[in-house]
Amino acid sequence: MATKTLAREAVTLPVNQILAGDCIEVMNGLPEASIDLIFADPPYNLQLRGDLHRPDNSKVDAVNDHWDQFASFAAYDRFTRDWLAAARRLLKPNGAIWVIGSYHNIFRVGAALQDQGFWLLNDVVWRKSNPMPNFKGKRLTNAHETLIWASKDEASKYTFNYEALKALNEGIQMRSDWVLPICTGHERIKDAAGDKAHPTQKPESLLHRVILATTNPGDVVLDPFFGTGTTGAVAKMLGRDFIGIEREEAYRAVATERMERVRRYDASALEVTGSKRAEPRVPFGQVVERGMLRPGEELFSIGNRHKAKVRADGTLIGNDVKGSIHQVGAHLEGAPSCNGWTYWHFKRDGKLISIDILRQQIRAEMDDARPH
Amino acid sequence: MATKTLAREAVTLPVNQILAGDCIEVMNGLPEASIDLIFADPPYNLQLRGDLHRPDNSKVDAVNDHWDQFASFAAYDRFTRDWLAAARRLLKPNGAIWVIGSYHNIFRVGAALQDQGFWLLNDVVWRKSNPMPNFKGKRLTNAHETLIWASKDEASKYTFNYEALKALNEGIQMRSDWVLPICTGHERIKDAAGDKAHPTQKPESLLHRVILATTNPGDVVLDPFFGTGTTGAVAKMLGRDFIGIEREEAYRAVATERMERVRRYDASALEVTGSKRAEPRVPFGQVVERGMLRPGEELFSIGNRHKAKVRADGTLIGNDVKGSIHQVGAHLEGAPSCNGWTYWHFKRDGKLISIDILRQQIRAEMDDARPH
DNA sequence: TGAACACCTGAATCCCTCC
DNA sequence: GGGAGGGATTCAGGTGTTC
Repeated sequence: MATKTLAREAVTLPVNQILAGDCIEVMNGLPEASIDLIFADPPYNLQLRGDLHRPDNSKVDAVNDHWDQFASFAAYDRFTRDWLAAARRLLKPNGAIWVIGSYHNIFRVGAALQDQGFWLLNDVVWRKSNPMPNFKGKRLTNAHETLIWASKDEASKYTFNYEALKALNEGIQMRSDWVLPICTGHERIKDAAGDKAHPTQKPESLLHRVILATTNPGDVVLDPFFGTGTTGAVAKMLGRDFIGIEREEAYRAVATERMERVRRYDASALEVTGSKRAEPRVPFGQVVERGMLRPGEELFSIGNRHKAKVRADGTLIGNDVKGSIHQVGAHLEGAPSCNGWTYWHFKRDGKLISIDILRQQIRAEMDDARPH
Repeated sequence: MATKTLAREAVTLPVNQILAGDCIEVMNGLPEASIDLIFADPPYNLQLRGDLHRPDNSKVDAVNDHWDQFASFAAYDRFTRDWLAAARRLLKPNGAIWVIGSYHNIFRVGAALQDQGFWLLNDVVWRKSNPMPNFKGKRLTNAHETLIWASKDEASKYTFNYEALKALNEGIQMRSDWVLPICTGHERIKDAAGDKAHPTQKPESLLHRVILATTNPGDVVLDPFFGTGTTGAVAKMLGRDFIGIEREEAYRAVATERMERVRRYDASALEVTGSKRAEPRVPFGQVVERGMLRPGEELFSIGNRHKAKVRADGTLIGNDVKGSIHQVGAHLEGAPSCNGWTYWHFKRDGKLISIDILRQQIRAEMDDARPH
């Protein structure tokens, strides 16, 4: 069986497997702080109290409907708290969780997440392009489901591939409402009798966006309510490791077969648009050190309304203000901050050229020097 | 002052007024089971930290008002439970409530609604066509807010004008996700200094849909967080009675002046389609909902030989014939069919302008709002 | 009189590394 | 852990001015 050895504790994590059993018990048996991302599609059928992990021990024949409701909500809340606590223990400090639900359960899940110290990052609306209509005409067509994205806590440096998602969306930053069709056709897994193998199979497109957005290749994605394994299938395609937990033998069988069928995409296909923040930092002083700009040379602001003089230590002096390219720019503009690299320009043959060109040259040389 | 005498108890309800004070205390002073619909836009408990600047260094005008500050989730939950209990007491047995919120608070509100015995009917997503972007590229654009629609209890025979909403949506069943622009431009009320009078004024189009869908003319609509009075303004336009409760003197002053300005629509415009309609394509109802054309406004045929009046649900009435823009046009022309979009014109500054212009505007917005 | 352009703003839990 | 500092980061739509 595949496993992953965790550095410090010399414990192993069973990856790319489907673990059998109750998700809370199984999660409690895994090493803490070992998971990068959890995707959870928990049950929300409040009527089936007995199916929940810890059924309410009070007798169900309550005085009236209200008490019955309270009892079932309380049981559902206990179940939610328990599996969320187990999930939170497994997350790395910078880990995150997604939970999907409908109005029947998502409000309770969201409140429980907040109560346990998770930090909500976004709620995302999956807008179904082909929902089931409301046949009786008594309500609005229930055309969406809600996903909550939360980091382990407020301080977590969660993963978000902003540029990749922006690229997915034709250059516009991705919004919190996602239009995706429900899972039908060939993607919908059927059992031997030709019936759908699982009542709520999620579309791969949804998991694709989730996993692409909030994990990196090689990360471990855990799904405690694995079902037919959409999370695992997409994780594998995208070069992530997965751990599935599923109680029902029938679903495990379907998922196991599905995992074997799935092919991982080419590594080159898994590369996504990166962020500039990840680029190596170049001190402006290097530009002077290398003689790309000389001490005493004048720089001009982006609108050519201000100028400053380069000093030997890589600082600027302009208008009696000394400091970094950023500080002097910010001061001259009266702005809280300024990116000096894009703000300042030098003159060559009468034309203004951004100093960022020089940074790019230095970065290119750094790349050449790095062993491949 | 306007009042409404309630049949059985011979108590009076102060309608079409803005009541001053804490909403819980004021609600507790009103007669129980007297309200048809409550629309509530409670504080969101945003928990904002430091300042936020746009990439152009301008500062975002944050919602940091004292009324949005709560010490903890527990404090917010207490507040929520208390105002919901007071609200529930006021509702008629078949009454209903709408609450709007964001991911900061809506999960707690939804859970509290369920805990108190309200019966959730739908969660509705207001997809903003022009949301504020995420400036730092750290999350998804927060492009929606969530509304919860709930009846007083499971047995309530709540009001839902299914056919009216379907007509508003040009023959297609209304879904749980609504694309509407945020409140800007002339609709956004400014104070004497030219600043926005309220940080979170809601668009009239949103209230138009809510009130049209879930009340009948003559119903009483209560808004316990009245603000600048969008709920009251739309209720009055649509021939409903309103009760506003607002603690802040400054907001009351703005709302009072606004209520006086608002005109009730023509009675004939308020009648709502009771019959099914043919299947058109683009919702003319949105033109009305967004205020591009007002209920009661007259449209003129292409040769200016016929005219018709716009109704609140996006249908027309002309020459005793009611129906879609296409149906009424066809009838007046004695033709088997008619493209209402090119047939009808509205008058601005004495000139006739095709309503197709308005459709083009909406299409552009919808295209832009659609994530890919 | 338009077209083009500049400017402003919206319920926002909005950076990250190094010292 | 707090503070300092480099430097990365935005979309739609309305209003008003210029050409």
